[in-house]
Amino acid sequence: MENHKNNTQLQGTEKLIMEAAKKIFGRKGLDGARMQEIADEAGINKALVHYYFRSKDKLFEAVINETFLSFFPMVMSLMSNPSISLFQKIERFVDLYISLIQENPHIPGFMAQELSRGGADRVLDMFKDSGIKPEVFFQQIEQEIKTGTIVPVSPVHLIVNMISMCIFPFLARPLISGFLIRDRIDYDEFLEERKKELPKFIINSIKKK
Amino acid sequence: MENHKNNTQLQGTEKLIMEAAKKIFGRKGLDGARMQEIADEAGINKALVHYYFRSKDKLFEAVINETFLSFFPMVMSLMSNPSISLFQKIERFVDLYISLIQENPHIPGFMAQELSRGGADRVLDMFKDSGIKPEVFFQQIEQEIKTGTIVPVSPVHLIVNMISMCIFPFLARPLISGFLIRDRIDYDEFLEERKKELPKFIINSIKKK
DNA sequence: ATTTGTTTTAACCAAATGGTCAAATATAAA
DNA sequence: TTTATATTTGACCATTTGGTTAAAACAAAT
Repeated sequence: MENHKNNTQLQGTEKLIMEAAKKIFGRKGLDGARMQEIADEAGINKALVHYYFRSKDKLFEAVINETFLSFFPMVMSLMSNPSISLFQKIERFVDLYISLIQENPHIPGFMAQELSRGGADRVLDMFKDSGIKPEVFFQQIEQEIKTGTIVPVSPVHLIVNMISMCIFPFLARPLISGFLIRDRIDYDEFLEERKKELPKFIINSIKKK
Repeated sequence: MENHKNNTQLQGTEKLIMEAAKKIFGRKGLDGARMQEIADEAGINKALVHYYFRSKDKLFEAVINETFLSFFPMVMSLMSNPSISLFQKIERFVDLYISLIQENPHIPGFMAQELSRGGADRVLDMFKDSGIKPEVFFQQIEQEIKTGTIVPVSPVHLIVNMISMCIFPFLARPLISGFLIRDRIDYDEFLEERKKELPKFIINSIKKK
């Protein structure tokens, strides 16, 4: 029997299954995905998937854990680091977020599937367990407002704005591509542009001049 | 036999099925939804669903059509109306978008499900068929940049930003609620706040001072 | 080489599910 | 009241699918 608790360093067959599952679940969701399809993608027998992960639900849960654990810690440790200035934080946040998703293309689809079901409780739990405190970021904003560096903004709306503008373009990728044809630029180019445009857009909005 | 092409004014049983389907599909997606569940939600026999809509896929497609047809025309006729000023347009866009989704809560989940599959082609087709031209909005932006009213911004990024910040909060609703607890405000309050905050945030960012 | 335990596979199963159909019921026309 | 037509239903079917299992293949230790 293997150690099924150590999700961070999977090897061999187990790793194959995880990667295949990320791809298929991200593309088709929990219900749309077929165990057979995941097995095929991993190049192994279907029974092996059950051998390692017991059930479809367990596998899905494992994928959720790996996905969000590869995600939140980095982003959130940045946000709750009090020694980084607000503007720097915004710049790094956008870059980190977009880069992270570029490297893990399954995340947006996966996130959407997971959120549009009831599954956000699980994500919220992971938040709490991670010991991360968005308060640091919120307080930093309130501080800058008092100092007069930025105009008054609701911290919650600001963070929601930032996350929205980072994630949603990945979800709406095919739609946006339709728009982009006009400008004859491809999607990756669009994302690189975005890494520069977005921080400017955000900072421009809150910076007092 | 009824007229199955007139999707805009359904009545009786057919309407019941449509409303039930919107709810269930929006909540669980095409694959997650069960025909039986839709029938139950509508309070009718399962065979009736097939009687009116033939197959699950056809029903899903019908829901897509109704959903997006209730959506794009209004938003897009606003955006491509050249007699409304850019700033007014932004204000009305945000208000219209959020209100529309508030009244049709199934839209975000439904949209996410549809986008995270391949189904964006269909949406793009509806775009083209609707005879709507986002060019008007784009040109308006470029015009205001020349005039010097706003700072130089990429029109595509701007519209993507606007749509992102309107839609994503609905998708991430359960997550955001987690944040909001801190401020002791509920979600509807948050949305009303947002209708005021968002236009300010956007205009603030592009307005030249 | 034999034993012991682990990994992998093919064949199989029970349950769920989309879809069909013939019969029943309501509706309207003659 | 008939007759014809549209609507609704319960029973049924074929297929798909998650999951099981017994046996084969493999690896490691004695």
